[in-house]
Amino acid sequence: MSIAVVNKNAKRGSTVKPEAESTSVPSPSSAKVAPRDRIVTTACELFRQHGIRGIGVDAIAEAASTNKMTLYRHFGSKDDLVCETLRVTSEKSDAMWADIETRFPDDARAQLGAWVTALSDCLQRESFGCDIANAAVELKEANHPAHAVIENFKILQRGKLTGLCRRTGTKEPETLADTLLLLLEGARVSRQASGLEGPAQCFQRACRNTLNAFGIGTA
Amino acid sequence: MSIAVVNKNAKRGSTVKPEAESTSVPSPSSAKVAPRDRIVTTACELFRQHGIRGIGVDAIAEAASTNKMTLYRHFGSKDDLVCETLRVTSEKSDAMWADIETRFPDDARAQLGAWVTALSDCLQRESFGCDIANAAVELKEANHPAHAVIENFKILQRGKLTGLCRRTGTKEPETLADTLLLLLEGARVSRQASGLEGPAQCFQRACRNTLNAFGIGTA
DNA sequence: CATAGGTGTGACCGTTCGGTAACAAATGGC
DNA sequence: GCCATTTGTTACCGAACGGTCACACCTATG
Repeated sequence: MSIAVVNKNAKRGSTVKPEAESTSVPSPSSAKVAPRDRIVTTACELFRQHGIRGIGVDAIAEAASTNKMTLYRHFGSKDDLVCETLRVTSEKSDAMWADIETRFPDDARAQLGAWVTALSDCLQRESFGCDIANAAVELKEANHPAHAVIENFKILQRGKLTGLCRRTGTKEPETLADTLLLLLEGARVSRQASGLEGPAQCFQRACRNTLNAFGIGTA
Repeated sequence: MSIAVVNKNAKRGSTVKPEAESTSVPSPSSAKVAPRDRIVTTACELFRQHGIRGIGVDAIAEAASTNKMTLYRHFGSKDDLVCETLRVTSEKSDAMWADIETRFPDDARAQLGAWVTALSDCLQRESFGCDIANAAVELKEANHPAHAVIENFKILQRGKLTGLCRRTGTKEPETLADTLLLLLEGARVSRQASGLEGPAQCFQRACRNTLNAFGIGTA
């Protein structure tokens, strides 16, 4: 398939510098971070960049300045590692929710506005879509262990957003929440297929319009 | 990766029946369809079901009741075959546009309503998202030949929808078109991650609401 | 009937992949 | 210093993959 293969197996040139020779991805800054954490962080990054099927465990281990054996001692299989990265990603989403909550306590409208802003900013910065939705697209095998993680995250995300919409006092909070979710997922996948100049560029405006239509003027 | 491997190499039992032994996917009904067409049709189906990276050329050839050599005589590489399937898929989209045009000639509002209905129906039936957007998610390698096909399709689709919106006489037709595209892409990816009961279920309602907000009452 | 072009067959190549075995080196708590 | 746990290293396995070769077949056309 194509030329681009990321998995450079056995790059061990020379027996001199055993130092981790600056493997592109600088995620865990090689400081005193446990190998397990380095692996998870690096895997998150590489799965995003190359897709889950597009990167091998060898390459992940090497980029994490460790080796395959250590990886397999922490995660019984690549699938396990995939699940763990999805869990970590979903925890990051939890952190964003918590941050919004603390910034605008007891102000559902402001929180909803902040949610749109935060996701819009995220869309500008990162060229890759929702890792979890991407995983769902990529992993078609039914009974893949990741599906449980994906489903769980999506249900929680939907519940949180629906609750937030309900707290704004709008009628049909479920419809509002689902509409916003469709816009978000659409923007993320569209950004991958068409870039920032594509339909994704109107994500924020579309959200504001939707909020207005539901009687929620942005703060 | 997991257990599920679709590529059953060498299933050639016995030297008796050289007949095409009913290979699950019934796409090209084994009638007098040229091998090339059978391959494309089957590849479309299998890429959708298993993902582009999730199915091998061996399995495609076998499911198309032919063999790998014939496949490679028509398509120089798997990447070529991928591009061809994306082209065929985009032609199917063209056919839908033409159908809508003939059903509601010179009635942009009705055409837009029919577009929403058609895509909504499509969403109910097919459990897989937009093949082209899925390909964009799956094929991260820059300079993959499929990216040209994807980009071309997305630009054309956006142009057509924007034109249609403009013909309805609404103000900000670009924003309306992009919003609808985000809802569509979002619904398709959400359907894969969360099923029909997820946010995708409100796709049609969200589109109607959006059309109303832009002053386009549905016919 | 002969010939040519598309097709089928099966073996094969080189590579990558996920995963394991065996053993050496470091690390840290007692 | 001792010992147990954690890492690193290297080689290896079996399978699947994309892709090719040589050769037999079959069918339509002249």
